[in-house]
Amino acid sequence: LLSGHSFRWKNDDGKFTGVIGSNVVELKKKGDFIISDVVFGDISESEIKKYLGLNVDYERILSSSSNDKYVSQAVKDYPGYYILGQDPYEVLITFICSTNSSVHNTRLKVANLSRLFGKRISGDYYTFPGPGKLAGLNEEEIMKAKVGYRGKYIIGTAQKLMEDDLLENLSELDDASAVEKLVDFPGVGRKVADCLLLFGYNRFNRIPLDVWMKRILVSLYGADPKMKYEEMEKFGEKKLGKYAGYVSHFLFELAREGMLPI
DNA sequence: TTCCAGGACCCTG
DNA sequence: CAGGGTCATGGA
Repeated sequence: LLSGHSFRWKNDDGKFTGVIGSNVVELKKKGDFIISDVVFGDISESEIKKYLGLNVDYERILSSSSNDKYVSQAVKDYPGYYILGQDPYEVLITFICSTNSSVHNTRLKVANLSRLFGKRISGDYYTFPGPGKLAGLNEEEIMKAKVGYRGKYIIGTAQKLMEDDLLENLSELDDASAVEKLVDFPGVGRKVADCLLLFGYNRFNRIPLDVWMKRILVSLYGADPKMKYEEMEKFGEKKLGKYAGYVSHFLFELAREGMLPI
Protein backbone atom coordinates (compact mmCIF):
# COMPACT_ATOMS: atom_id res chain seq x y z
CA LEU A 1 0.00 0.00 0.00
CA LEU A 2 2.93 2.34 0.55
CA SER A 3 5.19 0.94 -2.14
CA GLY A 4 4.78 3.65 -4.72
CA HIS A 5 2.11 2.39 -7.06
CA SER A 6 -0.82 3.55 -5.00
CA PHE A 7 -0.49 7.02 -3.53
CA ARG A 8 -3.49 7.37 -1.29
CA TRP A 9 -2.79 5.24 1.80
CA LYS A 10 -1.47 6.28 5.17
CA ASN A 11 -0.17 4.06 7.91
CA ASP A 12 -0.83 4.86 11.53
CA ASP A 13 0.89 2.30 13.67
CA GLY A 14 -0.11 -0.66 11.52
CA LYS A 15 -3.55 0.63 10.65
CA PHE A 16 -3.80 1.55 6.98
CA THR A 17 -6.45 4.02 5.92
CA GLY A 18 -7.25 4.92 2.34
CA VAL A 19 -9.85 5.61 -0.29
CA ILE A 20 -11.11 3.00 -2.74
CA GLY A 21 -13.54 4.63 -5.15
CA SER A 22 -16.00 6.48 -2.92
CA ASN A 23 -15.26 4.35 0.13
CA VAL A 24 -12.99 4.94 3.09
CA VAL A 25 -11.41 1.70 4.17
CA GLU A 26 -9.21 0.69 7.09
CA LEU A 27 -6.96 -2.34 6.86
CA LYS A 28 -5.08 -4.16 9.56
CA LYS A 29 -2.95 -7.25 9.51
CA LYS A 30 -3.67 -9.93 12.03
CA GLY A 31 -1.47 -12.96 11.66
CA ASP A 32 -1.96 -14.27 8.15
CA PHE A 33 -5.21 -12.37 7.76
CA ILE A 34 -6.15 -8.89 6.64
CA ILE A 35 -8.97 -7.32 8.61
CA SER A 36 -10.90 -4.71 6.63
CA ASP A 37 -13.22 -2.15 8.08
CA VAL A 38 -15.34 0.02 5.82
CA VAL A 39 -15.37 3.35 7.62
CA PHE A 40 -17.62 4.93 5.03
CA GLY A 41 -19.33 3.50 1.96
CA ASP A 42 -20.72 0.17 0.94
CA ILE A 43 -17.84 -1.58 -0.78
CA SER A 44 -18.06 -5.36 -0.57
CA GLU A 45 -15.44 -7.69 0.76
CA SER A 46 -14.88 -9.21 -2.67
CA GLU A 47 -14.26 -5.74 -4.14
CA ILE A 48 -11.71 -5.03 -1.44
CA LYS A 49 -10.05 -8.35 -2.19
CA LYS A 50 -9.92 -7.44 -5.84
CA TYR A 51 -8.41 -4.02 -5.05
CA LEU A 52 -5.76 -5.65 -2.90
CA GLY A 53 -4.83 -7.90 -5.80
CA LEU A 54 -5.63 -11.06 -3.90
CA ASN A 55 -7.44 -12.69 -6.82
CA VAL A 56 -4.22 -13.83 -8.42
CA ASP A 57 -2.19 -16.99 -8.18
CA TYR A 58 0.52 -15.35 -6.11
CA GLU A 59 2.62 -18.48 -5.59
CA ARG A 60 2.63 -19.26 -9.28
CA ILE A 61 3.69 -15.71 -10.15
CA LEU A 62 6.55 -15.74 -7.65
CA SER A 63 7.73 -19.21 -8.55
CA SER A 64 8.10 -18.10 -12.16
CA SER A 65 11.30 -16.30 -11.15
CA SER A 66 12.31 -18.40 -8.17
CA ASN A 67 15.63 -19.27 -9.79
CA ASP A 68 16.63 -15.61 -9.88
CA LYS A 69 18.72 -14.73 -6.86
CA TYR A 70 17.67 -11.11 -6.55
CA VAL A 71 13.99 -11.84 -6.98
CA SER A 72 14.03 -14.71 -4.51
CA GLN A 73 15.83 -12.48 -2.01
CA ALA A 74 13.24 -9.76 -2.52
CA VAL A 75 10.39 -12.22 -2.13
CA LYS A 76 11.90 -13.31 1.15
CA ASP A 77 12.30 -9.73 2.36
CA TYR A 78 8.81 -8.65 1.34
CA PRO A 79 6.37 -11.49 1.88
CA GLY A 80 2.89 -10.53 0.76
CA TYR A 81 4.01 -7.73 -1.48
CA TYR A 82 1.07 -7.65 -3.85
CA ILE A 83 0.38 -5.51 -6.87
CA LEU A 84 -2.98 -3.84 -6.33
CA GLY A 85 -5.93 -3.89 -8.71
CA GLN A 86 -6.52 -0.17 -8.95
CA ASP A 87 -8.87 1.83 -11.13
CA PRO A 88 -7.09 2.46 -14.46
CA TYR A 89 -8.17 6.09 -14.72
CA GLU A 90 -6.76 6.88 -11.30
CA VAL A 91 -3.54 5.06 -12.15
CA LEU A 92 -3.20 7.06 -15.34
CA ILE A 93 -3.55 10.47 -13.69
CA THR A 94 -1.50 9.65 -10.61
CA PHE A 95 1.38 8.36 -12.71
CA ILE A 96 1.31 11.50 -14.83
CA CYS A 97 1.84 13.20 -11.47
CA SER A 98 4.71 10.86 -10.69
CA THR A 99 6.91 11.89 -13.62
CA ASN A 100 10.22 13.32 -12.49
CA SER A 101 8.86 13.37 -8.97
CA SER A 102 9.52 11.28 -5.87
CA VAL A 103 6.96 8.86 -4.42
CA HIS A 104 6.56 11.15 -1.45
CA ASN A 105 6.03 14.18 -3.65
CA THR A 106 3.57 12.29 -5.83
CA ARG A 107 1.50 11.49 -2.75
CA LEU A 108 1.30 15.20 -1.95
CA LYS A 109 0.10 16.02 -5.46
CA VAL A 110 -2.52 13.25 -5.43
CA ALA A 111 -3.76 14.34 -2.00
CA ASN A 112 -4.03 17.93 -3.20
CA LEU A 113 -5.94 16.96 -6.34
CA SER A 114 -8.38 14.91 -4.27
CA ARG A 115 -8.88 17.51 -1.58
CA LEU A 116 -9.31 20.40 -4.01
CA PHE A 117 -11.28 18.73 -6.80
CA GLY A 118 -12.68 15.46 -5.47
CA LYS A 119 -15.84 15.01 -3.43
CA ARG A 120 -15.58 14.85 0.32
CA ILE A 121 -16.50 11.40 1.59
CA SER A 122 -15.96 11.83 5.29
CA GLY A 123 -13.38 13.42 7.52
CA ASP A 124 -10.33 14.38 5.48
CA TYR A 125 -11.02 11.75 2.81
CA TYR A 126 -12.00 12.63 -0.71
CA THR A 127 -12.76 10.78 -3.92
CA PHE A 128 -10.27 11.09 -6.72
CA PRO A 129 -11.62 13.72 -9.13
CA GLY A 130 -13.11 12.24 -12.30
CA PRO A 131 -12.15 13.16 -15.87
CA GLY A 132 -15.13 15.49 -16.20
CA LYS A 133 -14.01 17.57 -13.26
CA LEU A 134 -10.35 17.74 -14.26
CA ALA A 135 -11.19 18.44 -17.90
CA GLY A 136 -13.10 21.53 -16.83
CA LEU A 137 -10.24 23.12 -14.91
CA ASN A 138 -7.95 25.80 -16.27
CA GLU A 139 -4.22 25.79 -15.67
CA GLU A 140 -4.37 28.39 -12.96
CA GLU A 141 -6.86 26.34 -10.98
CA ILE A 142 -5.02 23.04 -11.22
CA MET A 143 -1.74 24.68 -10.18
CA LYS A 144 -3.23 25.08 -6.72
CA ALA A 145 -2.67 21.34 -6.37
CA LYS A 146 1.09 21.92 -6.75
CA VAL A 147 1.31 19.57 -9.71
CA GLY A 148 3.70 21.94 -11.43
CA TYR A 149 4.17 21.70 -15.17
CA ARG A 150 2.11 18.48 -15.20
CA GLY A 151 -1.06 20.52 -14.79
CA LYS A 152 -1.61 21.02 -18.49
CA TYR A 153 -0.94 17.33 -19.12
CA ILE A 154 -3.55 16.27 -16.57
CA ILE A 155 -6.15 18.61 -18.01
CA GLY A 156 -5.30 17.55 -21.56
CA THR A 157 -5.50 13.86 -20.75
CA ALA A 158 -8.81 14.32 -18.95
CA GLN A 159 -10.20 16.22 -21.93
CA LYS A 160 -9.05 13.53 -24.33
CA LEU A 161 -10.72 10.90 -22.17
CA MET A 162 -13.99 12.87 -22.29
CA GLU A 163 -13.90 12.74 -26.10
CA ASP A 164 -13.02 9.07 -26.32
CA ASP A 165 -12.85 6.81 -23.31
CA LEU A 166 -9.98 4.68 -24.50
CA LEU A 167 -9.62 3.14 -21.05
CA GLU A 168 -12.94 1.29 -21.48
CA ASN A 169 -11.79 -0.80 -24.41
CA LEU A 170 -8.10 -0.93 -23.77
CA SER A 171 -8.37 -4.53 -22.65
CA GLU A 172 -9.14 -5.57 -26.21
CA LEU A 173 -5.81 -4.26 -27.47
CA ASP A 174 -2.52 -6.14 -27.34
CA ASP A 175 0.37 -4.56 -25.47
CA ALA A 176 1.97 -2.82 -28.43
CA SER A 177 -1.28 -1.28 -29.70
CA ALA A 178 -2.26 -0.24 -26.19
CA VAL A 179 1.07 1.53 -25.66
CA GLU A 180 0.76 3.20 -29.04
CA LYS A 181 -2.66 4.59 -28.07
CA LEU A 182 -1.59 5.61 -24.58
CA VAL A 183 1.45 7.67 -25.54
CA ASP A 184 -0.92 9.91 -27.49
CA PHE A 185 -2.13 11.30 -24.18
CA PRO A 186 -0.26 14.42 -23.07
CA GLY A 187 2.17 13.67 -20.26
CA VAL A 188 2.16 9.96 -21.05
CA GLY A 189 5.31 8.33 -22.34
CA ARG A 190 6.30 4.70 -22.52
CA LYS A 191 7.05 4.39 -18.83
CA VAL A 192 3.73 5.80 -17.65
CA ALA A 193 1.96 3.68 -20.27
CA ASP A 194 3.62 0.61 -18.79
CA CYS A 195 2.63 1.66 -15.28
CA LEU A 196 -0.97 1.83 -16.45
CA LEU A 197 -0.79 -1.59 -18.08
CA LEU A 198 0.86 -3.15 -15.04
CA PHE A 199 -0.91 -1.42 -12.18
CA GLY A 200 -4.26 -0.54 -13.80
CA TYR A 201 -4.82 -3.53 -16.05
CA ASN A 202 -2.62 -6.03 -14.22
CA ARG A 203 -0.68 -7.02 -17.31
CA PHE A 204 2.05 -8.58 -15.22
CA ASN A 205 4.53 -8.95 -18.06
CA ARG A 206 5.01 -5.17 -18.43
CA ILE A 207 8.09 -3.67 -16.75
CA PRO A 208 7.91 0.10 -16.24
CA LEU A 209 11.47 1.24 -16.89
CA ASP A 210 12.10 4.05 -14.46
CA VAL A 211 15.51 5.21 -13.26
CA TRP A 212 15.61 2.41 -10.69
CA MET A 213 14.69 -0.45 -13.00
CA LYS A 214 17.17 0.77 -15.59
CA ARG A 215 19.91 0.80 -12.97
CA ILE A 216 18.90 -2.68 -11.84
CA LEU A 217 18.85 -4.16 -15.32
CA VAL A 218 22.16 -2.56 -16.22
CA SER A 219 24.20 -3.25 -13.11
CA LEU A 220 22.71 -6.58 -11.98
CA TYR A 221 21.60 -8.21 -15.20
CA GLY A 222 24.08 -6.81 -17.69
CA ALA A 223 21.82 -4.72 -19.87
CA ASP A 224 23.50 -2.14 -22.09
CA PRO A 225 22.68 1.34 -20.76
CA LYS A 226 22.40 2.53 -24.36
CA MET A 227 19.50 0.19 -25.12
CA LYS A 228 16.37 2.00 -26.15
CA TYR A 229 13.27 1.56 -24.08
CA GLU A 230 11.60 -1.34 -25.89
CA GLU A 231 14.86 -3.18 -26.24
CA MET A 232 15.65 -2.97 -22.55
CA GLU A 233 12.12 -3.98 -21.62
CA LYS A 234 12.40 -7.08 -23.77
CA PHE A 235 15.74 -7.78 -22.15
CA GLY A 236 14.08 -7.58 -18.74
CA GLU A 237 11.23 -9.86 -19.78
CA LYS A 238 13.75 -12.40 -20.95
CA LYS A 239 15.60 -12.26 -17.64
CA LEU A 240 12.62 -12.13 -15.32
CA GLY A 241 10.12 -14.35 -17.06
CA LYS A 242 6.43 -14.33 -17.81
CA TYR A 243 5.52 -12.13 -14.85
CA ALA A 244 8.50 -9.83 -15.22
CA GLY A 245 6.54 -6.73 -14.31
CA TYR A 246 5.18 -8.24 -11.15
CA VAL A 247 8.54 -9.40 -9.86
CA SER A 248 10.26 -6.21 -11.03
CA HIS A 249 8.09 -4.44 -8.47
CA PHE A 250 9.90 -6.38 -5.74
CA LEU A 251 13.25 -5.32 -7.16
CA PHE A 252 12.07 -1.73 -7.34
CA GLU A 253 11.30 -1.80 -3.63
CA LEU A 254 14.61 -3.44 -2.73
CA ALA A 255 16.46 -0.83 -4.74
CA ARG A 256 14.57 2.02 -3.15
CA GLU A 257 15.45 0.69 0.27
CA GLY A 258 19.10 0.69 -0.71
CA MET A 259 19.32 -3.07 -0.47
CA LEU A 260 20.62 -3.80 -3.96
CA PRO A 261 24.26 -3.43 -5.04
CA ILE A 262 23.51 -0.94 -7.80
C1' DT B 1 22.91 25.70 -2.04
C1' DT B 2 22.71 21.96 -5.09
C1' DC B 3 20.91 17.78 -6.57
C1' DC B 4 17.41 14.45 -7.53
C1' DA B 5 12.95 12.18 -7.90
C1' DG B 6 8.88 5.50 -10.55
C1' DG B 7 9.87 11.29 -17.27
C1' DA B 8 7.87 13.70 -21.02
C1' DC B 9 8.47 16.94 -24.48
C1' DC B 10 10.65 19.78 -27.73
C1' DC B 11 14.39 21.38 -30.45
C1' DT B 12 18.90 20.31 -33.01
C1' DG B 13 22.12 17.95 -35.57
C1' DC C 1 17.12 8.40 -34.60
C1' DA C 2 20.39 10.43 -30.84
C1' DG C 3 21.49 13.88 -27.78
C1' DG C 4 20.77 17.54 -25.25
C1' DG C 5 17.91 21.30 -22.30
C1' DT C 6 13.69 22.37 -19.89
C1' DC C 7 9.91 21.81 -17.06
C1' DA C 8 7.47 22.82 -10.95
C1' DT C 9 7.99 21.07 -6.60
C1' DG C 10 9.72 19.36 -2.11
C1' DG C 11 13.06 16.71 0.45
C1' DA C 12 17.74 15.41 1.47
